[in-house]
Amino acid sequence: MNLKQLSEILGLSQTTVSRALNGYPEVSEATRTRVQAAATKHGYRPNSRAKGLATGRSHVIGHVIPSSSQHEMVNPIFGDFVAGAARRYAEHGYDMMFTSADDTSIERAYRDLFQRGAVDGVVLQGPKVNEQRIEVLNRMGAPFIVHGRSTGIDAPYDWVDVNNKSSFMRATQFLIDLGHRRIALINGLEDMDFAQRRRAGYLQALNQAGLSPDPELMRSAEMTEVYGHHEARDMAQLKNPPTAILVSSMISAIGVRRALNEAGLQMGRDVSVIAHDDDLSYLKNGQDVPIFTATRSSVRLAGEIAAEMLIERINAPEDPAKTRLLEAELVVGGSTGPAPNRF
Amino acid sequence: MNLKQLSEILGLSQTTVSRALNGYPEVSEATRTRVQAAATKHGYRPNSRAKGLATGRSHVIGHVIPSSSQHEMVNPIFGDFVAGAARRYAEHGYDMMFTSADDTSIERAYRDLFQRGAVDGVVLQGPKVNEQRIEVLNRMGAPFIVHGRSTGIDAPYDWVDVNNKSSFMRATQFLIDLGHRRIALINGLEDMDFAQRRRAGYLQALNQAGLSPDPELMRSAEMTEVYGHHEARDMAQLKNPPTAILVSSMISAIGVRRALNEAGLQMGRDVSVIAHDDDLSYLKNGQDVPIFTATRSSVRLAGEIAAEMLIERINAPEDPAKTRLLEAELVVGGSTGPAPNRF
DNA sequence: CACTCCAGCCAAAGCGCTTTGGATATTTAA
DNA sequence: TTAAATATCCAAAGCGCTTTGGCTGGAGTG
Repeated sequence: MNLKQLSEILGLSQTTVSRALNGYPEVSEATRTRVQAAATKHGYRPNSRAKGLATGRSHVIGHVIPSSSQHEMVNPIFGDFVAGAARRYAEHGYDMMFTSADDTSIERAYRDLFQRGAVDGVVLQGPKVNEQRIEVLNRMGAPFIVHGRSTGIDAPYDWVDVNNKSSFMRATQFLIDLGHRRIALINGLEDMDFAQRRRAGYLQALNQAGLSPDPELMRSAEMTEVYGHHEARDMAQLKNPPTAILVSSMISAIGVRRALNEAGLQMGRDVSVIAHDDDLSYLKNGQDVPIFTATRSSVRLAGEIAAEMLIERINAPEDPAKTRLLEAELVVGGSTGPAPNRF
Repeated sequence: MNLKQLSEILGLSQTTVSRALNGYPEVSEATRTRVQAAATKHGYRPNSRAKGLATGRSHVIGHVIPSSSQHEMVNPIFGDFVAGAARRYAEHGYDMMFTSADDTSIERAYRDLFQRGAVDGVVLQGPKVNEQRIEVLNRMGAPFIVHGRSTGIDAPYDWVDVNNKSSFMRATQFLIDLGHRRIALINGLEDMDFAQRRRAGYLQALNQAGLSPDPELMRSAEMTEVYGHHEARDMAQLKNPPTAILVSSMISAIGVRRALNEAGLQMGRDVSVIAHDDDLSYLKNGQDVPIFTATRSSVRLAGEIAAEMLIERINAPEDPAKTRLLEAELVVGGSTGPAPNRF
């Protein structure tokens, strides 16, 4: 069923039917209701491609997922972020498109999406320090929003981010207040912007407390469970092991817990652990009592906010850049306690 | 840059340029290379909406993600499945579209996608027993593939699935061989087809060994970490607790492990655990030595296969239904051991 | 009563592509 | 040498929608 057929059934022109359906005023209420009734009766849905061609807008938002051929990891927050965003998109009548691109061709993938007219805007996830994709998109004048930020990019752009620095600073201070002096940081990949900021917060808190950072206590890699386990086990074997560990993800923190268990160490008593909790739906931080002391910030909410902001940007391309900084909540759970007395 | 502009630059008709670019024979090699050179030089990308309108195909595959308003859970396998699929889509020149729909309107969402001409095919994830969406899509004559199967739907349809029954039967037998008699099953939601099949395999193995199932040892719900923890803790407090537990997901198995640790029980010695491992990229089952004894099957691979099969279906709508049954591998790790001697 | 105005409708153009049905040289065949 | 076949290109139609620029008849105005 297309417009032409529907209009013939109704004995009206395509113009009138189109206008009736899209809420234009130059059509009488009587015919409007008649048209709407017929449309729902026959299950008429305007063809999105034709509509897009005519209006010049696709009503689609693009996401590019990187896929390096070798041992590519899918970010565990992906699902929840997307679920949050998708919901808002749906509310505003937008569809969501994914494109897979290997590391070397991500920029091209973004460019293609716009040049092909496939999307009205894109979401940029996982920004690195000095993220080139931001500059590419800025130069193209394409609407986009960054989930995160990028140190080193000065030009204005829209972003939503968690206050990584302050939350890790606060977490570190919390540990210092508990008497910890040897505090480790198991962080994400070094070139990721969020990892840099978390490290900065951590270092600043140490510094303010007059503690000097120990390179041996700072690790960084992709945040898998195995990684958390590996690093924690390694650090437990140091001659001067940490009494507290900050972990950049719940997944890795689970690996840390596993390593501590294996070493016969009790979390919260022998070693304190604070994790960053993205509040993933399948990985809630305990039921009533939080398992981990954590810096918590819902990534699903971030997805919702990103979607809203991007749609605003699409509707008002000339507005000044907007930013949104979410504060993570410090949730105190069972994984932290006073520093063990060594004497 | 559009076709018209490009053809004017080249001094050719749109027809010829289009044909040159799409590899039609009725154009000389000389002009073809000339056209291609100009196209890459000017970064020409055909507008996908216009192309879609003209050809009647969108070159887009749809996925619908359910989003109930209250405490919706995103399936943790989502990301890896999608990454696998996206890769194949990209290879074949397809884009991937997501639509969010709440539980009550999922059928309508699928119907809309096709009626709007937004997609050429869809992937149906997480089928339940007697899955109505399959019938809807079959009636529409729309190309689709199911990740999983649906007991109770007799009409033929394309699917890829893990052999859930045999893998859980085998895992149960493995535990029985180790001397376990009280074996629990912490399963997914009861109306999910995969959960039914796993239970069937489990029951059959018990039956063959002359063991009668204990309803108290069979649990089912959404497979979160907290759920695994809750059920394991609960069962550990039974007067006749299980000596082995089958868990339908690694995430929940992690919760089980946490509960056992809290109860002072050692996994693999006091209680054996076998988990189903989807081989998620951020949650590998250990580095060299598997942490859990597990039934393993890569969900990313399933995504790749699903994508291939769907594209085949789109290209050959009249072919008979194809199915693909993946066998899960039983990986023996440290979480299982002989049944503890109670005497 | 003549005139303007406006509500309500329509025909047709246009979005950017593919594809049909020629047209025109250039070869090939007879 | 001439007719037929072939290679190469083009104009124009069409995909399904929106939107511009009318047209028409009845209400409002003086």
